[in-house]
Amino acid sequence: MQQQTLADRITAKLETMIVEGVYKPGDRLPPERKLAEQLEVSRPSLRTALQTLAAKGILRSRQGGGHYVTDTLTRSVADPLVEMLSKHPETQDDVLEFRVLLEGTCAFYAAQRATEEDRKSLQEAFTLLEESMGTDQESQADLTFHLTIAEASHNIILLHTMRAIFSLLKHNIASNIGGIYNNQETSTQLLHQHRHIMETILAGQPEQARLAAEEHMVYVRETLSGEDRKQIRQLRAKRRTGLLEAI
Amino acid sequence: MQQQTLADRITAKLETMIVEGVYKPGDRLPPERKLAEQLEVSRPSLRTALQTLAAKGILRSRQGGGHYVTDTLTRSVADPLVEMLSKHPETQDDVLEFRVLLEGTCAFYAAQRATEEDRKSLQEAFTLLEESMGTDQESQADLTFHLTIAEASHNIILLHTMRAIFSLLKHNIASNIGGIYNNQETSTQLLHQHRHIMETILAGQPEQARLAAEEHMVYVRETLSGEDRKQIRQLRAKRRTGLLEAI
DNA sequence: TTGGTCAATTGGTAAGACCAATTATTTCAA
DNA sequence: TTGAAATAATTGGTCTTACCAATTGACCAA
Repeated sequence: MQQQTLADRITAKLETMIVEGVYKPGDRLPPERKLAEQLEVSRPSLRTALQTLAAKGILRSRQGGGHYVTDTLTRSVADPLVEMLSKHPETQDDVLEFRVLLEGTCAFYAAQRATEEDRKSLQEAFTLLEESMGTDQESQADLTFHLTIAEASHNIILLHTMRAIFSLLKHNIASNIGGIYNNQETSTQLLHQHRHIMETILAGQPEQARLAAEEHMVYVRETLSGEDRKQIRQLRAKRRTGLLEAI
Repeated sequence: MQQQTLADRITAKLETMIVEGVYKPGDRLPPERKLAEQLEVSRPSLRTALQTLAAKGILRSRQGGGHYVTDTLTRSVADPLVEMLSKHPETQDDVLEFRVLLEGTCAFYAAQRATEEDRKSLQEAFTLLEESMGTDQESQADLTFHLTIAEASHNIILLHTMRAIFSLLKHNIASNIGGIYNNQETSTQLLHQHRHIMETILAGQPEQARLAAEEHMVYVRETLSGEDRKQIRQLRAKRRTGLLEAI
């Protein structure tokens, strides 16, 4: 059995931090000299670990510019989904249905497990959401809010699945959430729902949080598909009138 | 366009030599000091290249023992998330926890939506499970049973996610399910639970099906692990605060 | 011939210095 | 006041030198 080197141990530690969401896709790692100091290792040993992660595509490194976490791990889950949804656009409602389940569970565990740090992050994310109302940042702030809840659930698989789903949304493969913010009444309603989810999580009420998140997602799902139903109804009414005239 | 570093160039050169057969699978590379001399580079720069190739699995390195060419070039590349998760066994409970959620929901929708064809497939899968008791096919029949339920849910995202989870299981991420079949009492209990899940689905009782599937997964989870999961979660929450521990 | 010990070899770690590229800050001109 | 250019600071990349840790090979005794 091969002995584990220091560099292997550093690599494992950095991987853990990335998998657990301490560093997210797009995040920049601390400078090498600082990180080596924090981990109490020499810079060359740290560099070995960083180079290993770069070779695997998990980090991207630029001379003088820093080391960045890539979205390689998220893509490994998301890419097959993207491909499948591209071929089968009729499954978009399956995504929303899945999200009802996923968001409810994230909120449940977040209410149980959120640390002080998580609660702070959640409040900040909500504040950002409030401040983004009416701007083109609103949908992004929405995603951030939901991802913050997933992080607070402290279940890695949930977190990565959520990231993969949001990757779909960013590709506009699944119904674009951004569209529903064009209506001010809807936007305000969504904000109330987000607040309610946050409050139930902060109050440590898992079942309430689950319910709040599920109701929110059901509302989103219905809002996104609601316009279609209206049109169909109007078409039907017109056809009925036409029949009466013919008689 | 990022400038190519010296280490990148050395990596490319070594890869070329391997691809062209200068060094074949099983061959040992010259010692680092000698190879650095031949390539007219410093040893640390060469080491960067060697570590990159080791990270890709093209080389295998042993302290004091040399660098050896593997036969990786002839193999397919593993999913990066699966590979990383398999190195971090502390994530296995997250997978099991996620499975409680997933299996419960699959069973719920299967009970609502199963076609005559689905019901037939489910019964066949259960029969196969019964017939596999005591054989080495038992765990495979278990997976097949659960995938059949996912198919009957008629949500393609759920199905795809279930397949991804079983891909993790195949890598022994979540403590090989096969292991729990070694105990006859457990095996019999699992069969009763599987039967109960099937019956609730066939009877079209979504909430009962959800409960049955969740209880089954909770049983599996508890059988596979003890009280370790509490500790691990607390450790993880601590890490999230950004505090870095020494390696 | 086999097993143990020691020396040599080779990969791993570290400190320190310097180079190359990027980022941030300051200065200057319009 | 604003924008562009120049300069300084920061940060990743390369190198030399030294030393540690693990493996391999040579040698000797039983």
